[in-house]
Amino acid sequence: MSGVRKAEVGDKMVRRFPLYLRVLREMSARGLSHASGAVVARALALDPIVVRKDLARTGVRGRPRVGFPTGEVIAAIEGFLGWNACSEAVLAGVGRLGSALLGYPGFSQQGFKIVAAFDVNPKRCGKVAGVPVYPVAQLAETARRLRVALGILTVPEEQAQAVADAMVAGGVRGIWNFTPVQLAVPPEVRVKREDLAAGLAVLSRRLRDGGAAS
Amino acid sequence: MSGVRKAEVGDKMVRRFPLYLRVLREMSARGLSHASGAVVARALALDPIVVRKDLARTGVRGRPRVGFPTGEVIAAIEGFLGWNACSEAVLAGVGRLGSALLGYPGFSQQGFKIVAAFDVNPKRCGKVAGVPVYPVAQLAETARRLRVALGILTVPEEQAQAVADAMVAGGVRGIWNFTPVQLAVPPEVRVKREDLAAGLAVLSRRLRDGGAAS
DNA sequence: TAGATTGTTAATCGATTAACAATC
DNA sequence: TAGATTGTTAATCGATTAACAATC
Repeated sequence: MSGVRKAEVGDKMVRRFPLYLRVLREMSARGLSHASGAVVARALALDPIVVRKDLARTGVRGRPRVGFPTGEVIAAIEGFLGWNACSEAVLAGVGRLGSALLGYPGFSQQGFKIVAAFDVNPKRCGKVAGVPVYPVAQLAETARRLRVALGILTVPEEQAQAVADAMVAGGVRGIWNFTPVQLAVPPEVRVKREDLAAGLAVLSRRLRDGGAAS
Repeated sequence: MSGVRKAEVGDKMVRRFPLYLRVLREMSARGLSHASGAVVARALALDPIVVRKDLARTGVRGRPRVGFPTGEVIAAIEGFLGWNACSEAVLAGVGRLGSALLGYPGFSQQGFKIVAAFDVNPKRCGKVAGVPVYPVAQLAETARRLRVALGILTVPEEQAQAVADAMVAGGVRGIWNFTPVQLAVPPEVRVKREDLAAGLAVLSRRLRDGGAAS
């Protein structure tokens, strides 16, 4: 429960946290109260030393021969990421990718609930995957009213900046950007670009000239 | 045209290549024959030093006061990634995410063409976004016949390993894995996991405790 | 020429890997 | 006890950042 010390944790490690969360939750559901770094590492095909260090950095104390208490580590990681309490999110752009994300049930395990979606096309308004879809013109006002923390941006790239502006006007504190556009936002708004082309590039290179799998 | 020297290029840099490609193609389309590192860096909100070094690592020679020849850098990066020649890909799992990827027009600029898709559900068979959809039982044979290089895995996690096995049996050399499952495949098959939870974790952390945007 | 930009070498930083004593 | 596993410190590695001469 101790809590992760902040400044010391790099993005690389943060990206591994959801992996640990997944494995530890599953082990916990199977009734295992403790997990050793080696076991978690094997489940994820990671280096055991990395896992042990990451789990230690969590602030939770492990016991030799026994491992780390699953429940405590889960709580520590969830607390660090803010995935223990649920925040509200909106999604803009109910195209194929947007619909896919709307239908993704995993967000609830990741601290977010999409409470409203928006689209320019009035034909798409109504409900998708149980989430109400409104005209994009109502985004800013609705986001503000619902005190939304996160905006998910899945619009075509031509609309990206304008819709991001609306999200900012709506008081959103972070934008998960699935477009390839470099958004201009005030410095206090966090933007994370999700770049599928980058992943494909890494795989393409490995297909071309060999190298280690992953 | 020289070509990127292989061993020296890390994944971090490879992930930036598609960004450069995007900007340089756009500049090239606007008729600009040369691009300086500084200009590219500004367009992508990257450090100019990083960009200059990356472009240099491309093997293409830049000229002071002028910059790098756009066409040559584009060709060098495309060649390095294998995005100059088009390879065939199959997709398995025509759910929301799978449909989204099927409808994504950008793959052609990234060296891949999805030639067939597969699903367990016969109701989904037919055509989606112009791509024929077959029963998943036909995956291995079809992939082999079409000499497919890449498999895109967007099935529910329970089916992930079985479908990956079919892809391997079909002679696929790489799998772009959108499930959270750690796949077991022969060592010569490359797997790249696309981990949306990781990106969300990074953003969540920044929402919680501030830090630099990105 | 003057000044912007590259190419290259060195310094810094952070993450990974290794080694080993401490401990249950 | 014996042996697996953690915690910690040091070594290695790679990427980023800085500095500056070379060049168009």
